[in-house]
Amino acid sequence: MNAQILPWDDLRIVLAIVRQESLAGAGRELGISHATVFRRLGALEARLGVWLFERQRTGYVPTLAGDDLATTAARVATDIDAVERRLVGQDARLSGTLRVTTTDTLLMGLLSDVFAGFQHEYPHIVLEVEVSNREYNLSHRDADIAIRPTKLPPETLVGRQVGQIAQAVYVHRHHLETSAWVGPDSHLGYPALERWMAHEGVEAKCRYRVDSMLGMLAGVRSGMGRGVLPCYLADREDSLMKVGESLAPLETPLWLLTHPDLRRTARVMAFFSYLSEVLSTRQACLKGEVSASKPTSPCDERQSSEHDGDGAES
Amino acid sequence: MNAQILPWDDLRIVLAIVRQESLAGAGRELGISHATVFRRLGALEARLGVWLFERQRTGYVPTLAGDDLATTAARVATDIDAVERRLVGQDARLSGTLRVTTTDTLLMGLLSDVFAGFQHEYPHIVLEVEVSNREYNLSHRDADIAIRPTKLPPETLVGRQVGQIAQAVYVHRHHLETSAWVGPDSHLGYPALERWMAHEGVEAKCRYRVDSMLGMLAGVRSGMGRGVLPCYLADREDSLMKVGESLAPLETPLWLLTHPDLRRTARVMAFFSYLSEVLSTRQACLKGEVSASKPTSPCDERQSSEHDGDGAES
DNA sequence: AGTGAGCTTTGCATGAATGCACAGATCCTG
DNA sequence: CAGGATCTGTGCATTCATGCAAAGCTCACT
Repeated sequence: MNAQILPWDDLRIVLAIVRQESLAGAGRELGISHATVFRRLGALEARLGVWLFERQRTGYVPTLAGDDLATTAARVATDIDAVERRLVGQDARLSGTLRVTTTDTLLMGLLSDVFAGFQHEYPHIVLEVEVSNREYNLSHRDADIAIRPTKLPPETLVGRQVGQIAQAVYVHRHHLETSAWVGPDSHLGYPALERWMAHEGVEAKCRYRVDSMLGMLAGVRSGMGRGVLPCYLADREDSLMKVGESLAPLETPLWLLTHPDLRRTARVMAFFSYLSEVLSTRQACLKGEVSASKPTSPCDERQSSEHDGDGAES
Repeated sequence: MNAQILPWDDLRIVLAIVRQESLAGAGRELGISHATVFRRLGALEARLGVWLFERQRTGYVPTLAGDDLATTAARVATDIDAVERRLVGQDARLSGTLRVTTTDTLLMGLLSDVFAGFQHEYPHIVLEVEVSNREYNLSHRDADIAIRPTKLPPETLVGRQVGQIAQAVYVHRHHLETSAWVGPDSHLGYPALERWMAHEGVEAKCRYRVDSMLGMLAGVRSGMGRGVLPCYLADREDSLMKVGESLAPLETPLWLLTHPDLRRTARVMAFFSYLSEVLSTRQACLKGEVSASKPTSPCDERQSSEHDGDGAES
């Protein structure tokens, strides 16, 4: 283009460096080589004749000029993310990329074959699955759809509840008598489980702490003690036995969520329909009412409710 | 970058097509090949799965989606132009590009050798001169500095008055008796001259009309009649003779103007200083008080005044 | 009706941008 | 103190975006 001093894409480079505080981190965020970030920043600073970052031992620290540029870039990013969502929301094709975020346990215990089925049904849609337990608002289109257990879906998102996740205490079949427990560490970030274990008075018997639910499964499978696990995950394991009934206090709704601007995107709608249909046949599995290895009984009446972000049915 | 659906630079492409209504026009505005514009738009529409333009015989017409995107792009352009100006305003180097806009007559009759002198003084600064009589606000950095005759500099710009441009009636030496006139046509857009000619009662004697002041000069030089010309332009022509004194009603201040964000840019400051100094030695030339071919007398006391956009001396 | 100007679209060659691999430096952990 | 992880910076090969040139179409003017 015109001997352009400030290519608009360079603003994304600067913003990413400010956010990540390093060239390497910015490269990861943008999906480009850190070498490219290095060169693009250097070329930009040369054209502007202004330093945007101080190079310190601890990383790249923005100057006042760098902050000024990053502030504009952040505002621009918000505007462009919004128009991109509106445009993608008009995409009527059943092709292209669909980014889905979910938890590691849901993926391993429930969704992997559902996704495979979706892929088979819609071969021209590319599913990109990001396993993450991080906060999500879907505004930056880092994901298009979130599948999450939550009692309070974010007000900014819309979607459907597609089931209730039951949890129960499980123990290894060869260690039925153990009184030891596997529990969550502080990193897991599961206050409801912590409260339940305190209420049951089993905190003191906790001999093994983990920072993920997959770690919890692995611990119980290894006979390290008994532990609370989602039924859809644990019932698949022949080596584990459920102790007692599902724990009502820990039952959590499972939500399928997207950004309001994307709800009319053809591939988002297709995904929602497919997942709702398939998951309606998995209600027993989610509720822990039947072994996952056994054929599921016919599904109940429609189970899902919808969430419009404002509480009103749409 | 990340398999990016909407590269930020693509917004500039879309905005330019909306503004110019053609790929060729957009390419010219952006300084890139129309083929590139064609490919970039096509690739963007393919990624979005949405038509941004209808291809009509009369050109590219934006769809609602295209308008939506262009609206965001215009807002983004405003933000990025502003931050670019602030950053360029901090550039302390006496190098890089400096874009200057001025009129054809000023360039031909006064400024060409002044610019050459500046270039010699500051060899690392690249002057890009755009000859234009168009409206200018310098917000988009299509020019950094404007040199213009005007009684009312735009409120949004800052600068200095560097002289008074005198105008007078000139006639070819071999046609001193002619009563015919060369005058402005409606395209020239010079209402003050039209009013003056009407007031003098010479409209009816107008036998040749032109749409530029260079055309006016050419006409008088060809003996087509007498005409009003800037003294700095006409006094250089040995073949022309001034008839009477300068015309006070048509005297116009000459301004050197820039955008407030750029006033501290080193090369802008250098340009202002250089031009002010050189033009102060050309006051007689501007006022039509001495032949341009004769050595100029020592300049008067400081003549220029400054304009801060808000009327206050800074 | 013919011609010229301007626009859109496409194939091919070129050069610039990018990624890869590597070297060197720094910091943190065992 | 040593080793591993991470980051910055650079040289080289590769990839891809771009410009150029050309073909074809449309419109306006003579």
